[in-house]
Amino acid sequence: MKLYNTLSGKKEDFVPVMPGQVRMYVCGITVYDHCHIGHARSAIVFDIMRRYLAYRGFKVTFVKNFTDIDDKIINRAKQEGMPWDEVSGKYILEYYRDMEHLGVGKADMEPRATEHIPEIIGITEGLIDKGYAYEIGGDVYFQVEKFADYGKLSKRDIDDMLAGARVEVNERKRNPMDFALWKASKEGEPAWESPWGQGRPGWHIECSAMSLKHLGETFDIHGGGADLIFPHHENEIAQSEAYSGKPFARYWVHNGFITVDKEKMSKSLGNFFTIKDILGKFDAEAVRFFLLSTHYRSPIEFSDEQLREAETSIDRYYATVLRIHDFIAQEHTTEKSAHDEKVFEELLGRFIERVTGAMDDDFNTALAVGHIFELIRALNKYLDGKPSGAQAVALVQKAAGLLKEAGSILNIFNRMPEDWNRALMRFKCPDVTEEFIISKLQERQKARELKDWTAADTIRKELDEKGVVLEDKKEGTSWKVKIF
RNA sequence: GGCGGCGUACCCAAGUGGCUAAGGGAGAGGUCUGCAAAACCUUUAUGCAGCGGUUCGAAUCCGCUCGCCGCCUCCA
Repeated sequence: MKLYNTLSGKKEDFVPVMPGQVRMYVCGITVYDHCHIGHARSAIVFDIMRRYLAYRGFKVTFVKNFTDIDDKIINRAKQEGMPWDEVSGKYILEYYRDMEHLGVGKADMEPRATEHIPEIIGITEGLIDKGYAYEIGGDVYFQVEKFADYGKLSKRDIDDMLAGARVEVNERKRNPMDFALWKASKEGEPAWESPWGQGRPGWHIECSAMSLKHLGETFDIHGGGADLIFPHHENEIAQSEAYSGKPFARYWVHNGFITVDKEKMSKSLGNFFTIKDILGKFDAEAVRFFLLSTHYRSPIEFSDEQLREAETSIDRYYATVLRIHDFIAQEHTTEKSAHDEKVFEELLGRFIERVTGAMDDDFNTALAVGHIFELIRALNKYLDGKPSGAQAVALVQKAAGLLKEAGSILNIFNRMPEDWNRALMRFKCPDVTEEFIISKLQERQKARELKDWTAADTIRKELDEKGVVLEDKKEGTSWKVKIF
């Protein structure tokens, strides 16, 4: 497997520290507000990586944290007039709800910063002892100049950053780039007892403490959004490696941003869409498909139109699955092979290899999706050739199995076509009931038997206007939700 | 200003040295159909922002130019 490593700036062969085992840590969210689609991308991308590594036979230990104490949470608590831990608790619950709706699995461990205060204090003390950190007036800062490799992840050096001069002014720091490991708390703020008085952890130290505790000094993959590269992950490396004297994470993996009108989606620009809002308009599978149809490191432009295209693609997939079911259910009295059977069979033989090949190459989900649709077309073409008999059924069943396997890797295409159709109904034609459609269908069937085409077409048109499309086949008329 | 990335058809998007540049959407034409829909076929990039260079050979490597974006402050 190849994996792009931000640290080296290259795709590298993936070799875990312990053969057959992968330990990965992904920075989760700070729980002070609703999650937007950008958070969903990160969650979905790393969920897929984790699933795929497991599919590849690795024993995966996946840790994703919650930052449940920080300035933003404290500010939000003040604004809303509620205790800080009620804020964090509320948004943790909301996060779980969003992830469940999105179809993102839970991590093996989901630790919280406030559950690791003793570990955080321990590391901070260790860093002071080793001369990497200093205490001033109840604050403890990491001294960036003491760590020779500082900047190795984000590819910048301390002097350049100082020239940029957008760092906060803080008289107490020896160097403006120094960052807080521990912050003295003000009156009324959440606080824990420490050797430096009442205080709370800085932002970066929690991830060092939690990854060290749950995964050890050196582990395999550390992930998060690209905006965490600096300063968060840079600082994590500095404090972790200074503390343990060992390499921290081996592969640094970062997902790209979601943009709106070419601009990064962010809270400050106000151009964000919450997961909840989007799931009120689109099915979670469409959201997942949309996000996986672009490589995880590329920026991806968000729009309703893109989601609609995702729906159309998914619909094409399920329409083919339905066709498979119909074909298998048919009576196969004669043996007849379609003329392009060989080509089809050959494609089936290479299919999983091609999908895993794409995923092995830095999780190229977009290419894997492309392979799936190649198979879809080949399958439709094969069925157009009107094959029949046990051998044809076996071949189609094989194709169905392969599609299912590929879908399970990507965590898409994993339900029944009827369920997909029903899900679409909720969004596209919520006022139409299945009973209504079926009664209209029966009415139309009578008209068709009488060859009253005008009446039949009127009913078709009526249903079409309500968002339902009819398909007349030999076995009868079926219907599906129109995507618009 | 420093660092990094991107620019592939009408739109989205894969492809990072070598068969006819995946796949999806949209458009046009066709097969099928009572008519449709779905499906399939044909069609839309002799060219991958532009200009040079390296190479037997480049969308892919190097240089320059233009355009867009990100990070350098909290941010998935």
